[in-house]
Amino acid sequence: MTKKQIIIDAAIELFAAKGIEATSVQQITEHCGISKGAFYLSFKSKDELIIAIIEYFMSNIIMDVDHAVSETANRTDKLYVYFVKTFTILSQYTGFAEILMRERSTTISEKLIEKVHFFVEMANGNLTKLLFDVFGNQIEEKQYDLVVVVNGMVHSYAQMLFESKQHIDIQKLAETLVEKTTILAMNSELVFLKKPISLPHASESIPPVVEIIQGLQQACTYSSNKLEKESAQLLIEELQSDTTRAAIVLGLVSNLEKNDKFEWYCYLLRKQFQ
Amino acid sequence: MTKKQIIIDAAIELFAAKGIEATSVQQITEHCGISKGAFYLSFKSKDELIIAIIEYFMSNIIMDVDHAVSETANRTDKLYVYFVKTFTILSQYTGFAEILMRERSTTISEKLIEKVHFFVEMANGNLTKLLFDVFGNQIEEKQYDLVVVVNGMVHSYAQMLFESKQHIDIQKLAETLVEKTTILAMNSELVFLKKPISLPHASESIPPVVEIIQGLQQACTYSSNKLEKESAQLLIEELQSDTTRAAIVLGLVSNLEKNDKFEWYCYLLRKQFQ
DNA sequence: TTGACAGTTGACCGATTAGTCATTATTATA
DNA sequence: TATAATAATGACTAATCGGTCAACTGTCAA
Repeated sequence: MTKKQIIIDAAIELFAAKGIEATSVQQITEHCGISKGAFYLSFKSKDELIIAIIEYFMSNIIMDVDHAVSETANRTDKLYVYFVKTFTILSQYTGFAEILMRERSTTISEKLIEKVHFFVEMANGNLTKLLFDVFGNQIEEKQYDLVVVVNGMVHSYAQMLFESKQHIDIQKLAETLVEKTTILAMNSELVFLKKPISLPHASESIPPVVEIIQGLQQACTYSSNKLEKESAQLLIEELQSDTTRAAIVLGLVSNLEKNDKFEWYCYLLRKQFQ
Repeated sequence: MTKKQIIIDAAIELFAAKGIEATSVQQITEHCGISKGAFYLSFKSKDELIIAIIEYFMSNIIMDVDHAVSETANRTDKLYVYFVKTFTILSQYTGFAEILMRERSTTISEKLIEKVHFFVEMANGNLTKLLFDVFGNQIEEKQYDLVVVVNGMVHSYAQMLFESKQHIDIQKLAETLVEKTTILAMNSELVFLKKPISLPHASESIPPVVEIIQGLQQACTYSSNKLEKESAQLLIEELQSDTTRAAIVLGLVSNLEKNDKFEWYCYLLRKQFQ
């Protein structure tokens, strides 16, 4: 386990227990038995740590849920899997989930807000696709409202789940949410949202290839595998080229996606080029 | 306007803009043109200010919505009025609403968490009553799930409303929410929650008459009206008596409820004795 | 054994925090 | 007008914050 990971784990525990603002770097370092100086060897600032945590979890959650849904062949089961997986991950990462629930971009930097908005839009996009898969084009007009309502239900039950620490039956919860979603998708006719909710600054932070390249470069420094290093280098060159060839990108991606460090960027590239 | 009120107004603005933790007492006092010392003449601590703000708003919101719903004669209109009023107040008090949305009891004291839970349970109780009024006993089994889902939808749309600062058509939003709620109330059959969600510590903080008495006493110091002072004194005595007579309580309440300072306690007493 | 070096440390810095209190300004009373 | 009472001030304290950096430690090759 890298030092970064040790710090992240300690920070999540403390952030969840006391809030982000109220947790000091000092407390984090004490909690994982390193010195203050050592912290700043791994992270340039406290903000950078926070961003790293958000990125780490949001990307994992989005990928896990999406993979689970994609692997489900039966259309009608997809929605059920979506809810089960979502709540499973949320209860697995209780600490971080609590942070997410209550600290949706309080004080922290502008950069973080953009990051969160990007992930939220990505998650909403996946949910929209899922709803179309399950219910077909009949939900065309109500798609934006449906997304908001589904998010609302998930949020509401999740918050309940965390505030009263009781153990819950995720399968059963998922069943009832599938029923509610289906009822709404089939029967509701009034439309409030006629277009997607435009979050401020979100459009500018759409996955600029630049960011993916930077991410790949950084991930490269962690890898010792020669094939991976070469693939990553070629991938970066291909992306920078004016005539990026999808086949080559996807081929190189399949060389890299087994490594955790590259996983998120591979996921983004597959979304874009497949 | 009392000095307390001036401070509260300034604090709300700053809390909403920068978050509670990140707003200093200094900034609050500068924002309303008083000295730091003067602040501590009105509030014993920053925590006390925060609690006062929460109490001020939560009680106002609960009372406003409840009154509006009660005044609506037609049953089928009640739900519509509930949503319209809720979003109207939330957009009216945007600042505080934003605080509520994102800072559900982060760092702040244990006492505050209990306070919030009490208000949440009160609001949930009112919503439950409303749903029974509108849909009758057919929702008996699904009442707890319905409350959670309705709260989720409100939360979700409200957050959207605040993050993208666009102006919204509250009437139309209310209509679609009425439709969705009705569809769910009529058609859903699966039940997840078989009993109310028990929030930790919430049961102990049920409106102990003691707290009402304390509140009345404090409110008394602000009133100069003689009838009010006498009524309040008699009310306190009646509440402390072993054989509290409902008729007397309600009579005295009607002497007091026009005064803002007493309003909330009168509301609580009416709920209890009517 | 020496010396170069990466990794680690914790005392320290300037800024900021919540909260205090001797002092001053204002008002009411006589 | 003089005196008492109350309200308001802002310099001050002790603590804590994020962040820095000269000094220290342990590990190797020579």
